[in-house]
Amino acid sequence: MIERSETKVSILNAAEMLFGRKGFDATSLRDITAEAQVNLAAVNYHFQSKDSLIDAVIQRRIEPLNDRRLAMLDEAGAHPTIEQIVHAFAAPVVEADLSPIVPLMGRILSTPDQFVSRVFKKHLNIVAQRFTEAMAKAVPDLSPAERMWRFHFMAGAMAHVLSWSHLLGELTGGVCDASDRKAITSRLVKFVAAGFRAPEGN
Amino acid sequence: MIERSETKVSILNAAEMLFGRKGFDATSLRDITAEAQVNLAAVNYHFQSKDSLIDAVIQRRIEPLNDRRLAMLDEAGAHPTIEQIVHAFAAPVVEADLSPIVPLMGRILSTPDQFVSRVFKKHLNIVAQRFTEAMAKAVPDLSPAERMWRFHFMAGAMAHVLSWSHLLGELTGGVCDASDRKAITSRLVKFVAAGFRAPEGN
DNA sequence: GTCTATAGGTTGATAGAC
DNA sequence: GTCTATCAACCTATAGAC
Repeated sequence: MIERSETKVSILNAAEMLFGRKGFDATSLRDITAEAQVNLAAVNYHFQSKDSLIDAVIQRRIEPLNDRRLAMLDEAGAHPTIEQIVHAFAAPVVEADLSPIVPLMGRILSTPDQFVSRVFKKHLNIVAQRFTEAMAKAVPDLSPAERMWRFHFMAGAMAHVLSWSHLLGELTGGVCDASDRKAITSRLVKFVAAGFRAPEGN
Repeated sequence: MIERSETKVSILNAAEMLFGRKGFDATSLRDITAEAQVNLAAVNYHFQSKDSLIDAVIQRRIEPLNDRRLAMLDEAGAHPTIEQIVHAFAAPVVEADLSPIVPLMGRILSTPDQFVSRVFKKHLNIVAQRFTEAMAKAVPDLSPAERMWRFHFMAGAMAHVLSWSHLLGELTGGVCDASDRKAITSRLVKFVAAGFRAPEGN
């Protein structure tokens, strides 16, 4: 059933780390096999191609992640506040136990072109729909278009701190401490929720 | 026969378009010379390397952009509101006349690792400092760390809509119209300003 | 399943004719 | 300044020995 070889997992681990750190295009299969300490041909044996490997790397993480998001949204009840909604969306990523997935997810969110078809339409449609519905109840005064835009503002703010998390400390002279994940979620939730509560105006 | 600057400008134009659309790693010099309808060797003649070309592409756009940002910040007076500050930061990019720079800037902001040294420390330090100072006056109740985090939330929200602008229409079934740039700025400013005004709390 | 070896293609960069 | 031709290095992917 779940017969996963040691080699296969090593490749996935090395790949997600390097993809997150250097990007998908800039990471070669040789980089991955060197990091994983396996043979080059093992990649094409276990996965068929680099493209399929990318899919496998993403899929391994994004499914439990989205399950967790939906579970947290359910736990918030039938009428969650906007704070609870944003928290359910962000916390599973920002506070993820497995640190390599943080830069990986930031990378995916930041380079939509290659992944919008293979990732978003496949794994994120249900999530987006459920969260959009919840937001429609939590901030009913906003027009659907405005809610959609703000949803993307939220996703962007989150993606940015994911992508930059390992640089923010150095870049801000130690002012931003990216190690306390729960604190980041808390700051993000406050900021985004206030943004969602802003009157739409014209 | 053609003036000697025409080739160079053609290369820069083609490069910024392709870099923005496909990313820096995924764009080859052959892609660029084909698009610019110039010879392959012209790239290495006018610019020394692909790396230097990337620098030139970025530098050509980022300097007038940052000048415009600082000018708008000055125009807002000695004590600008947070709305004015956010507008001065975002409008010059989001409403840029030259459309190729929109995805280009989104790409730069989304892939910090390769550019944090060559771009941010070189061109963005002064901008970040001036805007941080203005924010300290506009929202003085926030701790410096909180202001810094919210600055990055703002940058992320902006970068995201820049990167996704050409996809948002299709992805949202036409709900999000990315063609009206001023409307995007307006939405972004309202959202971010409300986020900045949120009490810090603990 | 794991390896070596290599095919077959693309890349960035250069040399040298004109 | 512009071109053709080419290099060495790298890439993904595969074939075949063990």
